[in-house]
Amino acid sequence: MDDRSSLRFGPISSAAEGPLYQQVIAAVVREIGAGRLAPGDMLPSVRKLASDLLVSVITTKRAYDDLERAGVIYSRQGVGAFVAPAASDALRSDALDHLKTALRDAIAAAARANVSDTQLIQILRTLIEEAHRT
Amino acid sequence: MDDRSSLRFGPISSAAEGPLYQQVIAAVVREIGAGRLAPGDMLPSVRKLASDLLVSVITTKRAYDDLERAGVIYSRQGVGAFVAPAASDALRSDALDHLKTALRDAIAAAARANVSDTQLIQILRTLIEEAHRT
Amino acid sequence: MDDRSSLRFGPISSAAEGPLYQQVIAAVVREIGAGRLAPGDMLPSVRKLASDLLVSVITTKRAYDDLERAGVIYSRQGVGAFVAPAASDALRSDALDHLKTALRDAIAAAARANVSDTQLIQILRTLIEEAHRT
Amino acid sequence: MDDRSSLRFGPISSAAEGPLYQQVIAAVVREIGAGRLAPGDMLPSVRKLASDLLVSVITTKRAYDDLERAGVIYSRQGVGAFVAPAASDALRSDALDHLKTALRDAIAAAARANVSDTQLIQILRTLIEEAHRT
DNA sequence: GTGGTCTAGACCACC
DNA sequence: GTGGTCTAGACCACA
Repeated sequence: MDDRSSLRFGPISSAAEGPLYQQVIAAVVREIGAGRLAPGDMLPSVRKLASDLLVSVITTKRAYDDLERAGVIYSRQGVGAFVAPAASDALRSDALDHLKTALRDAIAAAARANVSDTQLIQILRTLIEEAHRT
Repeated sequence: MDDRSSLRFGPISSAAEGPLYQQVIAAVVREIGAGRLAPGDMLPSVRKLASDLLVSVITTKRAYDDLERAGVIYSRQGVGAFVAPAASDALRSDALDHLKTALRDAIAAAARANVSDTQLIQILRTLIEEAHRT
Repeated sequence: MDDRSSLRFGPISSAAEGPLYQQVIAAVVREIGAGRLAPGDMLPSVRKLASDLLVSVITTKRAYDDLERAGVIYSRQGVGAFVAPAASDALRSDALDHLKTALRDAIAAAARANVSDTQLIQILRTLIEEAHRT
Repeated sequence: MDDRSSLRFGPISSAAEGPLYQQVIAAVVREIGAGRLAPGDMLPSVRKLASDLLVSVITTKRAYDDLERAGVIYSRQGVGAFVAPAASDALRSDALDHLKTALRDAIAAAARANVSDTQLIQILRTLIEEAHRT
Protein backbone atom coordinates (compact mmCIF):
# COMPACT_ATOMS: atom_id res chain seq x y z
CA MET A 1 0.00 0.00 0.00
CA ASP A 2 1.17 3.45 -0.93
CA ASP A 3 0.82 6.00 1.85
CA ARG A 4 0.97 8.86 -0.65
CA SER A 5 -1.74 7.59 -2.91
CA SER A 6 -3.65 10.84 -2.67
CA LEU A 7 -0.84 12.95 -4.08
CA ARG A 8 -1.78 14.35 -7.45
CA PHE A 9 1.14 15.94 -9.19
CA GLY A 10 -0.29 17.24 -12.41
CA PRO A 11 1.20 16.51 -15.79
CA ILE A 12 4.35 18.40 -16.77
CA SER A 13 4.19 19.74 -20.29
CA SER A 14 7.50 20.44 -21.90
CA ALA A 15 7.71 23.45 -24.11
CA ALA A 16 4.47 25.00 -22.97
CA GLU A 17 4.44 26.97 -19.73
CA GLY A 18 7.88 27.91 -18.58
CA PRO A 19 10.93 25.94 -17.46
CA LEU A 20 10.20 22.39 -16.41
CA TYR A 21 11.83 22.74 -12.99
CA GLN A 22 9.48 25.63 -12.20
CA GLN A 23 6.52 23.49 -13.13
CA VAL A 24 7.80 20.83 -10.77
CA ILE A 25 8.14 23.43 -8.02
CA ALA A 26 4.61 24.62 -8.70
CA ALA A 27 3.33 21.05 -8.49
CA VAL A 28 4.93 20.52 -5.07
CA VAL A 29 3.71 23.89 -3.85
CA ARG A 30 0.20 23.03 -5.00
CA GLU A 31 0.24 19.81 -2.99
CA ILE A 32 1.34 21.70 0.12
CA GLY A 33 -1.17 24.48 -0.45
CA ALA A 34 -3.96 21.93 -0.88
CA GLY A 35 -2.98 20.24 2.36
CA ARG A 36 -2.14 16.93 0.70
CA LEU A 37 1.40 17.45 2.00
CA ALA A 38 1.67 18.71 5.58
CA PRO A 39 4.74 19.83 7.57
CA GLY A 40 6.86 16.81 8.38
CA ASP A 41 5.49 14.71 5.53
CA MET A 42 8.01 13.00 3.37
CA LEU A 43 8.12 13.99 -0.26
CA PRO A 44 8.45 11.47 -3.07
CA SER A 45 12.10 10.69 -3.74
CA VAL A 46 13.75 12.68 -6.48
CA ARG A 47 13.91 9.59 -8.66
CA LYS A 48 10.32 8.55 -8.02
CA LEU A 49 8.94 12.01 -8.77
CA ALA A 50 11.08 12.25 -11.88
CA SER A 51 9.71 9.00 -13.26
CA ASP A 52 6.16 9.94 -12.24
CA LEU A 53 6.35 13.28 -14.01
CA LEU A 54 8.35 11.96 -16.93
CA VAL A 55 11.11 14.51 -16.49
CA SER A 56 14.80 14.06 -15.82
CA VAL A 57 16.16 13.43 -12.34
CA ILE A 58 18.25 16.58 -12.73
CA THR A 59 15.12 18.63 -13.21
CA THR A 60 13.39 17.35 -10.05
CA LYS A 61 16.65 17.67 -8.11
CA ARG A 62 16.88 21.31 -9.12
CA ALA A 63 13.27 21.84 -8.05
CA TYR A 64 13.91 20.30 -4.61
CA ASP A 65 17.08 22.37 -4.24
CA ASP A 66 15.17 25.56 -4.93
CA LEU A 67 12.41 24.60 -2.53
CA GLU A 68 14.96 23.84 0.19
CA ARG A 69 16.67 27.16 -0.39
CA ALA A 70 13.30 28.86 -0.01
CA GLY A 71 12.73 27.09 3.31
CA VAL A 72 9.73 25.14 2.06
CA ILE A 73 11.26 21.68 2.42
CA TYR A 74 14.40 20.23 3.93
CA SER A 75 16.46 17.25 2.86
CA ARG A 76 18.23 14.69 4.99
CA GLN A 77 21.07 12.89 3.26
CA GLY A 78 20.16 9.27 2.70
CA VAL A 79 16.74 9.66 4.25
CA GLY A 80 14.60 11.83 2.05
CA ALA A 81 13.03 15.25 1.68
CA PHE A 82 10.36 16.56 4.04
CA VAL A 83 7.97 19.45 4.19
CA ALA A 84 9.40 22.10 6.51
CA PRO A 85 7.46 23.09 9.64
CA ALA A 86 7.12 26.65 8.40
CA ALA A 87 6.39 25.68 4.82
CA SER A 88 3.12 27.57 4.63
CA ASP A 89 4.71 30.68 6.06
CA ALA A 90 7.58 30.43 3.57
CA LEU A 91 5.16 30.02 0.70
CA ARG A 92 2.97 32.82 1.90
CA SER A 93 5.81 35.27 2.33
CA ASP A 94 7.12 34.22 -1.07
CA ALA A 95 3.75 34.93 -2.64
CA LEU A 96 3.51 38.26 -0.81
CA ASP A 97 6.92 39.30 -2.12
CA HIS A 98 5.85 38.35 -5.59
CA LEU A 99 2.60 40.25 -5.17
CA LYS A 100 4.32 43.45 -4.11
CA THR A 101 6.87 43.21 -6.89
CA ALA A 102 4.11 42.77 -9.45
CA LEU A 103 2.15 45.72 -8.08
CA ARG A 104 5.22 47.98 -8.09
CA ASP A 105 5.80 46.90 -11.67
CA ALA A 106 2.21 47.78 -12.53
CA ILE A 107 2.55 51.19 -10.89
CA ALA A 108 5.66 51.91 -12.97
CA ALA A 109 3.86 50.83 -16.15
CA ALA A 110 0.89 53.00 -15.23
CA ALA A 111 3.19 56.00 -15.01
CA ARG A 112 4.59 55.25 -18.46
CA ALA A 113 1.09 54.85 -19.92
CA ASN A 114 -0.23 58.02 -18.28
CA VAL A 115 -2.73 56.01 -16.28
CA SER A 116 -3.89 57.79 -13.13
CA ASP A 117 -3.92 56.18 -9.70
CA THR A 118 -7.69 55.89 -9.64
CA GLN A 119 -7.70 54.44 -13.15
CA LEU A 120 -5.09 51.92 -12.08
CA ILE A 121 -7.18 50.79 -9.14
CA GLN A 122 -10.22 50.56 -11.39
CA ILE A 123 -8.31 48.38 -13.83
CA LEU A 124 -7.31 46.15 -10.93
CA ARG A 125 -10.96 45.81 -9.89
CA THR A 126 -11.91 44.89 -13.45
CA LEU A 127 -9.20 42.26 -13.71
CA ILE A 128 -10.20 40.80 -10.34
CA GLU A 129 -13.74 40.37 -11.60
CA GLU A 130 -12.40 38.88 -14.79
CA ALA A 131 -10.35 36.41 -12.76
CA HIS A 132 -13.40 35.42 -10.70
CA ARG A 133 -15.34 34.60 -13.84
CA THR A 134 -12.64 32.19 -14.90
CA MET B 1 30.34 71.68 -30.25
CA ASP B 2 27.79 68.97 -29.55
CA ASP B 3 24.40 69.52 -31.18
CA ARG B 4 22.78 66.78 -29.09
CA SER B 5 24.00 67.97 -25.78
CA SER B 6 20.62 67.39 -24.15
CA LEU B 7 20.50 63.66 -24.85
CA ARG B 8 21.26 61.69 -21.73
CA PHE B 9 21.51 57.99 -22.37
CA GLY B 10 22.27 56.47 -19.01
CA PRO B 11 25.10 54.05 -18.31
CA ILE B 12 24.62 50.41 -19.32
CA SER B 13 25.62 47.88 -16.70
CA SER B 14 26.57 44.51 -18.08
CA ALA B 15 24.62 41.50 -16.91
CA ALA B 16 23.18 43.26 -13.90
CA GLU B 17 19.64 44.20 -14.87
CA GLY B 18 18.67 42.05 -17.78
CA PRO B 19 19.95 41.82 -21.35
CA LEU B 20 22.03 44.76 -22.49
CA TYR B 21 19.93 45.34 -25.58
CA GLN B 22 16.87 45.77 -23.39
CA GLN B 23 18.71 48.35 -21.34
CA VAL B 24 19.51 50.17 -24.56
CA ILE B 25 15.84 50.00 -25.54
CA ALA B 26 14.87 51.37 -22.15
CA ALA B 27 17.37 54.21 -22.53
CA VAL B 28 15.92 55.23 -25.89
CA VAL B 29 12.38 54.91 -24.60
CA ARG B 30 13.27 57.10 -21.66
CA GLU B 31 14.59 59.81 -23.97
CA ILE B 32 11.39 59.72 -26.00
CA GLY B 33 9.21 59.66 -22.91
CA ALA B 34 11.06 62.64 -21.48
CA GLY B 35 10.55 64.54 -24.71
CA ARG B 36 14.26 64.85 -25.42
CA LEU B 37 13.58 62.88 -28.59
CA ALA B 38 10.47 63.91 -30.51
CA PRO B 39 8.83 62.30 -33.57
CA GLY B 40 10.99 62.88 -36.61
CA ASP B 41 14.15 63.43 -34.61
CA MET B 42 17.17 61.47 -35.69
CA LEU B 43 18.57 59.02 -33.19
CA PRO B 44 22.30 58.62 -32.66
CA SER B 45 23.73 56.19 -35.22
CA VAL B 46 24.09 52.63 -34.02
CA ARG B 47 27.86 53.05 -34.10
CA LYS B 48 27.82 56.30 -32.16
CA LEU B 49 25.43 55.03 -29.50
CA ALA B 50 27.40 51.81 -29.19
CA SER B 51 30.62 53.69 -28.47
CA ASP B 52 28.83 56.07 -26.13
CA LEU B 53 27.30 53.26 -24.10
CA LEU B 54 30.37 51.06 -24.35
CA VAL B 55 28.47 48.14 -25.84
CA SER B 56 28.83 46.34 -29.14
CA VAL B 57 27.42 47.77 -32.36
CA ILE B 58 25.40 44.57 -32.68
CA THR B 59 23.76 45.18 -29.34
CA THR B 60 22.57 48.68 -30.24
CA LYS B 61 21.55 47.41 -33.66
CA ARG B 62 19.39 44.77 -32.02
CA ALA B 63 17.82 47.40 -29.80
CA TYR B 64 17.01 49.60 -32.79
CA ASP B 65 15.61 46.59 -34.66
CA ASP B 66 13.28 45.80 -31.78
CA LEU B 67 12.20 49.41 -31.48
CA GLU B 68 11.50 49.55 -35.20
CA ARG B 69 9.49 46.34 -35.00
CA ALA B 70 7.47 47.89 -32.17
CA GLY B 71 6.75 50.96 -34.31
CA VAL B 72 8.66 53.32 -32.03
CA ILE B 73 11.36 54.28 -34.53
CA TYR B 74 12.07 53.70 -38.20
CA SER B 75 15.37 53.24 -39.99
CA ARG B 76 16.41 54.33 -43.45
CA GLN B 77 19.43 52.68 -44.96
CA GLY B 78 22.22 55.15 -45.49
CA VAL B 79 20.32 57.88 -43.68
CA GLY B 80 19.77 56.99 -40.07
CA ALA B 81 17.14 56.04 -37.53
CA PHE B 82 14.29 58.37 -36.58
CA VAL B 83 11.59 58.57 -33.96
CA ALA B 84 8.32 57.39 -35.52
CA PRO B 85 5.31 59.74 -35.69
CA ALA B 86 3.23 57.40 -33.53
CA ALA B 87 6.04 56.60 -31.12
CA SER B 88 4.09 57.73 -28.08
CA ASP B 89 1.07 55.63 -29.04
CA ALA B 90 3.25 52.57 -29.53
CA LEU B 91 4.91 53.10 -26.17
CA ARG B 92 1.62 53.70 -24.41
CA SER B 93 -0.07 50.57 -25.70
CA ASP B 94 3.06 48.65 -24.78
CA ALA B 95 2.94 50.02 -21.25
CA LEU B 96 -0.76 49.19 -20.95
CA ASP B 97 -0.12 45.59 -21.92
CA HIS B 98 2.65 45.41 -19.37
CA LEU B 99 0.40 46.93 -16.73
CA LYS B 100 -2.35 44.37 -17.22
CA THR B 101 0.09 41.47 -17.21
CA ALA B 102 1.60 42.70 -13.95
CA LEU B 103 -1.82 43.09 -12.33
CA ARG B 104 -2.94 39.62 -13.40
CA ASP B 105 0.29 38.31 -11.95
CA ALA B 106 -0.42 40.12 -8.69
CA ILE B 107 -3.93 38.68 -8.55
CA ALA B 108 -2.56 35.16 -8.93
CA ALA B 109 0.00 35.79 -6.19
CA ALA B 110 -2.73 37.16 -3.94
CA ALA B 111 -4.65 33.91 -4.32
CA ARG B 112 -1.57 31.90 -3.33
CA ALA B 113 -0.95 34.15 -0.30
CA ASN B 114 -4.58 34.01 0.84
CA VAL B 115 -4.87 37.76 0.36
CA SER B 116 -8.46 38.89 -0.18
CA ASP B 117 -9.53 41.17 -3.02
CA THR B 118 -10.05 44.15 -0.72
CA GLN B 119 -6.70 43.52 0.96
CA LEU B 120 -5.07 43.39 -2.47
CA ILE B 121 -6.56 46.73 -3.45
CA GLN B 122 -5.48 48.16 -0.12
CA ILE B 123 -1.91 46.97 -0.69
CA LEU B 124 -1.98 48.63 -4.11
CA ARG B 125 -3.11 51.92 -2.51
CA THR B 126 -0.28 51.68 0.00
CA LEU B 127 2.31 51.01 -2.68
CA ILE B 128 0.98 53.90 -4.77
CA GLU B 129 1.49 56.24 -1.84
CA GLU B 130 4.91 54.78 -1.28
CA ALA B 131 5.78 55.43 -4.90
CA HIS B 132 4.59 59.03 -4.62
CA ARG B 133 6.91 59.67 -1.72
CA THR B 134 9.86 58.52 -3.79
CA MET C 1 19.52 5.74 -38.28
CA ASP C 2 18.08 9.13 -39.11
CA ASP C 3 14.64 9.80 -37.69
CA ARG C 4 14.14 12.91 -39.80
CA SER C 5 15.08 11.35 -43.08
CA SER C 6 12.11 12.90 -44.86
CA LEU C 7 13.13 16.51 -44.20
CA ARG C 8 14.53 18.09 -47.31
CA PHE C 9 15.93 21.53 -46.68
CA GLY C 10 17.18 22.70 -50.02
CA PRO C 11 20.64 24.13 -50.66
CA ILE C 12 21.30 27.73 -49.67
CA SER C 13 23.08 29.81 -52.28
CA SER C 14 25.03 32.71 -50.91
CA ALA C 15 24.14 36.18 -52.09
CA ALA C 16 22.29 34.93 -55.14
CA GLU C 17 18.61 35.11 -54.25
CA GLY C 18 18.27 37.49 -51.36
CA PRO C 19 19.52 37.35 -47.79
CA LEU C 20 20.54 33.93 -46.57
CA TYR C 21 18.30 34.07 -43.52
CA GLN C 22 15.29 34.60 -45.80
CA GLN C 23 16.27 31.53 -47.79
CA VAL C 24 16.42 29.58 -44.53
CA ILE C 25 12.96 30.90 -43.65
CA ALA C 26 11.67 29.87 -47.04
CA ALA C 27 13.16 26.40 -46.60
CA VAL C 28 11.41 25.92 -43.26
CA VAL C 29 8.16 27.31 -44.62
CA ARG C 30 8.39 24.90 -47.54
CA GLU C 31 8.75 21.94 -45.18
CA ILE C 32 5.70 23.04 -43.23
CA GLY C 33 3.70 23.74 -46.35
CA ALA C 34 4.57 20.31 -47.73
CA GLY C 35 3.42 18.71 -44.50
CA ARG C 36 6.82 17.25 -43.70
CA LEU C 37 6.74 19.39 -40.56
CA ALA C 38 3.43 19.41 -38.69
CA PRO C 39 2.34 21.51 -35.70
CA GLY C 40 4.16 20.33 -32.60
CA ASP C 41 7.02 18.79 -34.53
CA MET C 42 10.49 19.73 -33.39
CA LEU C 43 12.62 21.60 -35.88
CA PRO C 44 16.30 20.80 -36.33
CA SER C 45 18.37 22.69 -33.76
CA VAL C 46 19.84 25.94 -34.97
CA ARG C 47 23.28 24.36 -34.83
CA LYS C 48 22.26 21.26 -36.75
CA LEU C 49 20.44 23.19 -39.45
CA ALA C 50 23.33 25.63 -39.74
CA SER C 51 25.82 22.84 -40.37
CA ASP C 52 23.41 21.10 -42.75
CA LEU C 53 22.86 24.24 -44.82
CA LEU C 54 26.47 25.36 -44.51
CA VAL C 55 25.52 28.74 -43.07
CA SER C 56 26.38 30.38 -39.78
CA VAL C 57 24.54 29.51 -36.59
CA ILE C 58 23.59 33.17 -36.32
CA THR C 59 21.91 33.07 -39.70
CA THR C 60 19.69 30.12 -38.82
CA LYS C 61 19.03 31.68 -35.42
CA ARG C 62 17.84 34.85 -37.10
CA ALA C 63 15.57 32.81 -39.37
CA TYR C 64 14.07 31.00 -36.36
CA ASP C 65 13.63 34.32 -34.56
CA ASP C 66 11.72 35.77 -37.49
CA LEU C 67 9.59 32.66 -37.80
CA GLU C 68 8.81 32.80 -34.09
CA ARG C 69 7.89 36.46 -34.35
CA ALA C 70 5.56 35.58 -37.23
CA GLY C 71 3.88 32.94 -35.08
CA VAL C 72 5.00 30.07 -37.29
CA ILE C 73 7.23 28.37 -34.73
CA TYR C 74 8.04 28.75 -31.05
CA SER C 75 11.27 28.15 -29.19
CA ARG C 76 11.85 26.83 -25.70
CA GLN C 77 15.20 27.48 -24.11
CA GLY C 78 17.07 24.28 -23.54
CA VAL C 79 14.45 22.24 -25.35
CA GLY C 80 14.26 23.20 -28.98
CA ALA C 81 12.11 24.91 -31.58
CA PHE C 82 8.71 23.58 -32.58
CA VAL C 83 6.11 24.19 -35.25
CA ALA C 84 3.35 26.36 -33.78
CA PRO C 85 -0.25 25.09 -33.67
CA ALA C 86 -1.44 27.95 -35.88
CA ALA C 87 1.53 27.78 -38.25
CA SER C 88 -0.64 27.25 -41.32
CA ASP C 89 -2.84 30.22 -40.48
CA ALA C 90 0.18 32.45 -39.99
CA LEU C 91 1.66 31.31 -43.27
CA ARG C 92 -1.59 31.71 -45.15
CA SER C 93 -2.26 35.24 -43.99
CA ASP C 94 1.34 36.06 -44.82
CA ALA C 95 0.93 34.68 -48.32
CA LEU C 96 -2.32 36.59 -48.82
CA ASP C 97 -0.63 39.85 -47.88
CA HIS C 98 2.15 39.07 -50.30
CA LEU C 99 -0.36 38.22 -53.02
CA LYS C 100 -2.20 41.52 -52.73
CA THR C 101 1.00 43.52 -52.67
CA ALA C 102 2.20 41.78 -55.82
CA LEU C 103 -1.09 42.38 -57.61
CA ARG C 104 -1.16 46.07 -56.67
CA ASP C 105 2.39 46.27 -57.98
CA ALA C 106 1.29 44.65 -61.23
CA ILE C 107 -1.61 47.08 -61.58
CA ALA C 108 0.76 50.02 -61.18
CA ALA C 109 3.12 48.56 -63.78
CA ALA C 110 0.20 48.00 -66.16
CA ALA C 111 -0.66 51.67 -65.92
CA ARG C 112 2.90 52.63 -66.78
CA ALA C 113 2.97 50.21 -69.72
CA ASN C 114 -0.38 51.40 -71.09
CA VAL C 115 -1.81 47.94 -70.55
CA SER C 116 -5.60 47.98 -70.19
CA ASP C 117 -7.44 46.24 -67.38
CA THR C 118 -8.72 43.48 -69.64
CA GLN C 119 -5.27 43.00 -71.13
CA LEU C 120 -3.84 42.75 -67.62
CA ILE C 121 -6.32 40.05 -66.66
CA GLN C 122 -5.56 38.24 -69.90
CA ILE C 123 -1.85 38.32 -69.16
CA LEU C 124 -2.57 36.88 -65.73
CA ARG C 125 -4.56 34.04 -67.31
CA THR C 126 -1.69 33.32 -69.66
CA LEU C 127 0.86 33.25 -66.87
CA ILE C 128 -1.38 30.99 -64.79
CA GLU C 129 -1.49 28.50 -67.66
CA GLU C 130 2.25 28.82 -68.06
CA ALA C 131 2.69 28.08 -64.36
CA HIS C 132 0.47 24.99 -64.62
CA ARG C 133 2.62 23.59 -67.41
CA THR C 134 5.68 23.87 -65.17
CA MET D 1 12.89 82.98 -68.73
CA ASP D 2 13.06 79.28 -67.99
CA ASP D 3 12.34 77.04 -70.98
CA ARG D 4 11.45 74.11 -68.72
CA SER D 5 8.94 75.95 -66.66
CA SER D 6 6.30 73.27 -67.22
CA LEU D 7 8.37 70.51 -65.69
CA ARG D 8 6.90 69.37 -62.42
CA PHE D 9 9.21 67.10 -60.53
CA GLY D 10 7.35 66.18 -57.39
CA PRO D 11 8.81 66.52 -53.95
CA ILE D 12 11.30 63.89 -52.82
CA SER D 13 10.62 62.67 -49.33
CA SER D 14 13.51 61.12 -47.51
CA ALA D 15 12.77 58.21 -45.28
CA ALA D 16 9.34 57.49 -46.65
CA GLU D 17 9.00 55.66 -49.97
CA GLY D 18 12.16 53.81 -50.89
CA PRO D 19 15.65 54.91 -51.88
CA LEU D 20 15.92 58.52 -52.91
CA TYR D 21 17.59 57.78 -56.23
CA GLN D 22 14.64 55.59 -57.20
CA GLN D 23 12.26 58.41 -56.40
CA VAL D 24 14.31 60.67 -58.67
CA ILE D 25 14.13 58.06 -61.42
CA ALA D 26 10.38 57.80 -60.96
CA ALA D 27 10.06 61.58 -61.19
CA VAL D 28 11.93 61.69 -64.49
CA VAL D 29 9.97 58.72 -65.84
CA ARG D 30 6.74 60.46 -64.88
CA GLU D 31 7.71 63.56 -66.85
CA ILE D 32 8.46 61.47 -69.91
CA GLY D 33 5.30 59.43 -69.54
CA ALA D 34 3.23 62.60 -69.24
CA GLY D 35 4.80 63.99 -72.39
CA ARG D 36 6.35 66.97 -70.63
CA LEU D 37 9.70 65.57 -71.71
CA ALA D 38 9.88 64.30 -75.29
CA PRO D 39 12.68 62.42 -77.10
CA GLY D 40 15.55 64.79 -77.74
CA ASP D 41 14.58 67.18 -74.95
CA MET D 42 17.33 68.19 -72.60
CA LEU D 43 16.95 67.19 -68.98
CA PRO D 44 17.77 69.55 -66.14
CA SER D 45 21.46 69.35 -65.22
CA VAL D 46 22.37 67.00 -62.44
CA ARG D 47 23.19 69.94 -60.21
CA LYS D 48 20.02 71.88 -61.03
CA LEU D 49 17.76 68.90 -60.44
CA ALA D 50 19.59 68.09 -57.21
CA SER D 51 19.03 71.58 -55.86
CA ASP D 52 15.41 71.57 -57.06
CA LEU D 53 14.65 68.30 -55.33
CA LEU D 54 16.79 69.07 -52.30
CA VAL D 55 18.83 65.90 -52.65
CA SER D 56 22.55 65.43 -53.08
CA VAL D 57 24.21 65.67 -56.49
CA ILE D 58 25.40 62.11 -56.03
CA THR D 59 21.82 60.93 -55.76
CA THR D 60 20.65 62.60 -58.99
CA LYS D 61 23.81 61.45 -60.73
CA ARG D 62 23.05 57.89 -59.76
CA ALA D 63 19.49 58.28 -61.06
CA TYR D 64 20.71 59.61 -64.42
CA ASP D 65 23.25 56.80 -64.65
CA ASP D 66 20.56 54.19 -64.09
CA LEU D 67 18.27 55.84 -66.64
CA GLU D 68 21.08 55.92 -69.20
CA ARG D 69 21.85 52.26 -68.55
CA ALA D 70 18.17 51.48 -69.16
CA GLY D 71 18.27 53.35 -72.50
CA VAL D 72 15.82 56.01 -71.39
CA ILE D 73 18.20 58.95 -71.60
CA TYR D 74 21.69 59.56 -72.90
CA SER D 75 24.37 61.90 -71.62
CA ARG D 76 26.85 63.97 -73.62
CA GLN D 77 29.94 64.96 -71.72
CA GLY D 78 29.98 68.69 -71.13
CA VAL D 79 26.65 69.20 -72.90
CA GLY D 80 23.92 67.63 -70.86
CA ALA D 81 21.48 64.73 -70.66
CA PHE D 82 18.73 64.16 -73.20
CA VAL D 83 15.67 61.98 -73.53
CA ALA D 84 16.52 59.03 -75.79
CA PRO D 85 14.58 58.53 -79.03
CA ALA D 86 13.29 55.15 -77.87
CA ALA D 87 12.63 56.32 -74.32
CA SER D 88 8.96 55.33 -74.36
CA ASP D 89 9.74 51.89 -75.70
CA ALA D 90 12.42 51.38 -73.06
CA LEU D 91 10.02 52.43 -70.34
CA ARG D 92 7.20 50.33 -71.67
CA SER D 93 9.25 47.16 -71.95
CA ASP D 94 10.60 47.85 -68.48
CA ALA D 95 7.11 48.18 -67.09
CA LEU D 96 5.99 45.02 -68.91
CA ASP D 97 8.85 43.05 -67.39
CA HIS D 98 7.95 44.37 -64.00
CA LEU D 99 4.30 43.52 -64.58
CA LYS D 100 5.01 39.92 -65.49
CA THR D 101 7.39 39.45 -62.57
CA ALA D 102 4.77 40.80 -60.18
CA LEU D 103 2.07 38.53 -61.59
CA ARG D 104 4.29 35.44 -61.39
CA ASP D 105 5.01 36.44 -57.80
CA ALA D 106 1.30 36.71 -57.10
CA ILE D 107 0.65 33.30 -58.66
CA ALA D 108 3.27 31.74 -56.40
CA ALA D 109 1.75 33.43 -53.35
CA ALA D 110 -1.70 32.24 -54.38
CA ALA D 111 -0.42 28.68 -54.40
CA ARG D 112 0.99 29.09 -50.90
CA ALA D 113 -2.28 30.61 -49.64
CA ASN D 114 -4.44 27.93 -51.27
CA VAL D 115 -6.11 30.54 -53.45
CA SER D 116 -7.60 29.07 -56.63
CA ASP D 117 -6.99 30.50 -60.10
CA THR D 118 -10.47 31.92 -60.35
CA GLN D 119 -10.20 33.43 -56.87
CA LEU D 120 -6.88 34.98 -57.85
CA ILE D 121 -8.39 36.59 -60.94
CA GLN D 122 -11.32 37.79 -58.85
CA ILE D 123 -8.95 39.40 -56.36
CA LEU D 124 -7.17 41.11 -59.23
CA ARG D 125 -10.50 42.51 -60.47
CA THR D 126 -11.30 43.79 -57.00
CA LEU D 127 -7.93 45.47 -56.65
CA ILE D 128 -8.27 47.04 -60.11
CA GLU D 129 -11.58 48.58 -59.04
CA GLU D 130 -9.98 49.72 -55.81
CA ALA D 131 -7.19 51.37 -57.80
CA HIS D 132 -9.70 53.15 -60.03
CA ARG D 133 -11.47 54.64 -57.02
CA THR D 134 -8.18 56.16 -55.85
C1' DG E 1 28.85 58.70 -43.17
C1' DT E 2 24.50 55.65 -42.61
C1' DG E 3 21.93 51.03 -41.86
C1' DG E 4 21.60 45.75 -43.65
C1' DT E 5 23.66 41.35 -43.70
C1' DC E 6 26.87 37.66 -42.62
C1' DT E 7 30.54 35.47 -40.16
C1' DA E 8 33.19 33.00 -36.19
C1' DG E 9 33.50 32.38 -31.58
C1' DA E 10 32.16 32.93 -26.70
C1' DC E 11 29.43 32.47 -22.25
C1' DC E 12 25.01 31.66 -19.94
C1' DA E 13 20.46 29.27 -18.56
C1' DC E 14 17.88 25.29 -19.07
C1' DC E 15 17.10 20.14 -19.79
C1' DG F 1 22.35 18.62 -25.75
C1' DT F 2 19.15 22.92 -26.40
C1' DG F 3 18.15 28.13 -27.19
C1' DG F 4 19.48 33.24 -25.44
C1' DT F 5 22.79 36.77 -25.33
C1' DC F 6 27.03 39.26 -26.36
C1' DT F 7 31.22 40.20 -28.78
C1' DA F 8 34.56 41.67 -32.68
C1' DG F 9 35.12 41.91 -37.21
C1' DA F 10 33.76 42.09 -42.22
C1' DC F 11 31.35 43.37 -46.66
C1' DC F 12 27.45 45.53 -49.10
C1' DA F 13 23.82 49.17 -50.44
C1' DC F 14 22.60 53.83 -49.90
C1' DA F 15 23.32 59.09 -49.25
